[in-house]
Amino acid sequence: MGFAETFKALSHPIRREILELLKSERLPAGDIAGHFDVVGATISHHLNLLKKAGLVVEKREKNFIYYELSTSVLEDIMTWLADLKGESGDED
Amino acid sequence: MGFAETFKALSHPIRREILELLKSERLPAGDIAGHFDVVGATISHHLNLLKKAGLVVEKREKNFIYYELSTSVLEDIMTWLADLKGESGDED
DNA sequence: AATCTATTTAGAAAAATATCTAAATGAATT
DNA sequence: AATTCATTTAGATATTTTTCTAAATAGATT
Repeated sequence: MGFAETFKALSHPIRREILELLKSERLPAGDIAGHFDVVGATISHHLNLLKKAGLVVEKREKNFIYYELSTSVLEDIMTWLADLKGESGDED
Repeated sequence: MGFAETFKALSHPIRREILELLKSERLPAGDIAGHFDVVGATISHHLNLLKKAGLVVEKREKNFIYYELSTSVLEDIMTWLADLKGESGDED
């Protein structure tokens, strides 16, 4: 995966909003799509990018594909960010 | 500025590397450019995006333009990320 | 004031991304 | 087994991004 993919995934407003939707509960693709004013195929594409970035995982159940937030990658980038911040300039 | 700009800025490897260079010390554009295998104008463009994202600030001194890391935006996105992570699923 | 040095700006070309419509997949139901 | 439902895949177009070369700016030095 790698940071480029992750940050790129996080750079799109729809994708960030998808992650926020998934913060409290997993949702099927259709429900996610329902929140946005773009066609389902577009959301599918965004979900795919989030999946490739490791930010969501999908679980197929009966006729639905549920998406849920995956937080391990978030921790990785938070570590990177903390390190960047931590060692800059003087500490107070 | 906004998260889209920030995450987009962080999504490019050269830009992340620039930030890492600036972690310990401010540097003039030329020094930064010297670290990469692309033409100076390209680095100038990357620096401009970092500046627009609020991730660096420039200080003009004599003939040089020094760039230095600016961490407040990093804190903003870390807060956003922590919130996303924090409220997902069950806590342990 | 002419030149040099550091850097940016402008403009162009190539590559990547976002979105759409239409068609395809695949599981569930009739 | 045909149909429906949820979703993805394919292909096309428009927009954005990355990079380059060449020219412009602006401060420092001669």
